Amino acid sequence: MGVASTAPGRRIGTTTSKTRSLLVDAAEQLLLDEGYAAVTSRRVGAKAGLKPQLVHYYFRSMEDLFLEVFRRRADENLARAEAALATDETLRTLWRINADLRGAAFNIEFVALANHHKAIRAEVARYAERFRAIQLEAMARSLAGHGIAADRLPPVAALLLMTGLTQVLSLERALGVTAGHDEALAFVTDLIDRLEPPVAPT
Amino acid sequence: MGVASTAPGRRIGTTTSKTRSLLVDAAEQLLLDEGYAAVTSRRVGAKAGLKPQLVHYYFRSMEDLFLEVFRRRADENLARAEAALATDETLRTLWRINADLRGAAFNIEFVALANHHKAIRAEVARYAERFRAIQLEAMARSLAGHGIAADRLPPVAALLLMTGLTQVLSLERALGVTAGHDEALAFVTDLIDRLEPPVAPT
DNA sequence: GTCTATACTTCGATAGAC
DNA sequence: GTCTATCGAAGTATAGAC
Repeated sequence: MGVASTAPGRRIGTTTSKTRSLLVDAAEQLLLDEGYAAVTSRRVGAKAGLKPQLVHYYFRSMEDLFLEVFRRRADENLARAEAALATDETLRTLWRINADLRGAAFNIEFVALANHHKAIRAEVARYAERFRAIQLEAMARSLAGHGIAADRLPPVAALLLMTGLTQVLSLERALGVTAGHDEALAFVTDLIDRLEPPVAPT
Repeated sequence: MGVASTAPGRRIGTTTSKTRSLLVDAAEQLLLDEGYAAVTSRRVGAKAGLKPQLVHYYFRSMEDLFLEVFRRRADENLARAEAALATDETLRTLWRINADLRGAAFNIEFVALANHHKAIRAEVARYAERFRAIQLEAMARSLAGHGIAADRLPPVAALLLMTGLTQVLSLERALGVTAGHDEALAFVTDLIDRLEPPVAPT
């Protein structure tokens, strides 16, 4: 899509450049360590060991850089989820996908960013929808397989509960608040173990 | 940043000043409308119709301003939750407290901020713990009243599921993603209606 | 007690040098 | 195709005028 740039006067570096990747790496690192406000052209340049102006050579704007950082990670997450569910479409796998979700902090930053930037909001929304769709199919089939009718527990409700729980847990963990987490985790894993008995008994 | 400094040489305005409240109002508005990055002394001053330097007269740092904005809203939320549960300690009230939670966007911003600022993280954590504690007691009593044993559904697990769900829903709503929301909401309200039949039948 | 004039830093972005 | 010199705007914060 579109680097097409109906755009006017400025020259932009190739997307295959090694330097460009370094900048995206540095931006991602900064975002995770210090939040999106720390992702400035100067600091990204410094972290990458490069001149800050290079950020503006490879990206038309800071927003473009954010989008690149987001897409890279998002594509990774989607691919990982798809791969996991392709071989094993179970509740346990779904739970693992949600619980292991790398960088919940990452998501928080982008949701916060999405409030401000229209283009980022659109991208995050698109990702959220795709991620949901991938999981929803698996959830529906899993529940049906366990004889749980959709009118008793709608698959999308189960999925939203699962997603919500894992997000709250990781969000609180980042704050240093973990009271009750073990109990909540045990509740879910017990539930899954009952529906899908583990192969190796403890 | 870390201007820690129990500080020396600068004069700070009184906390009862009308001007001060105007600045906090403006900051809160900006935070909700455009995200925390938009909360700068210049923009806060402009929104309040005042000189930007006044922000630094009434607050030792921008972090102090953020803390003030957060506390004001947090205290309001805690008081509202306490009041609601004092008169009516039911699942339905708990659900309402979570679902109605004003400004989920607000929470997002502060959680994102908490990643960066230690003082803010501490304050947000303290708030999260108090909010949880207030609800947990009510949840435990409600479940017990409905004959649901704590070893079958630990109250804290129920609460985390509830909180997680409402947070994910409002977060997604902010993104413009609402697929499945109605089903999830219906699932929970039906569940509550079954345990606590509504007084006025539809 | 309240506010302003001012200092200095860092920001995103571009035009032009290699 | 790649990078740098440089600009004007915006950031936080302080010292000092009312």
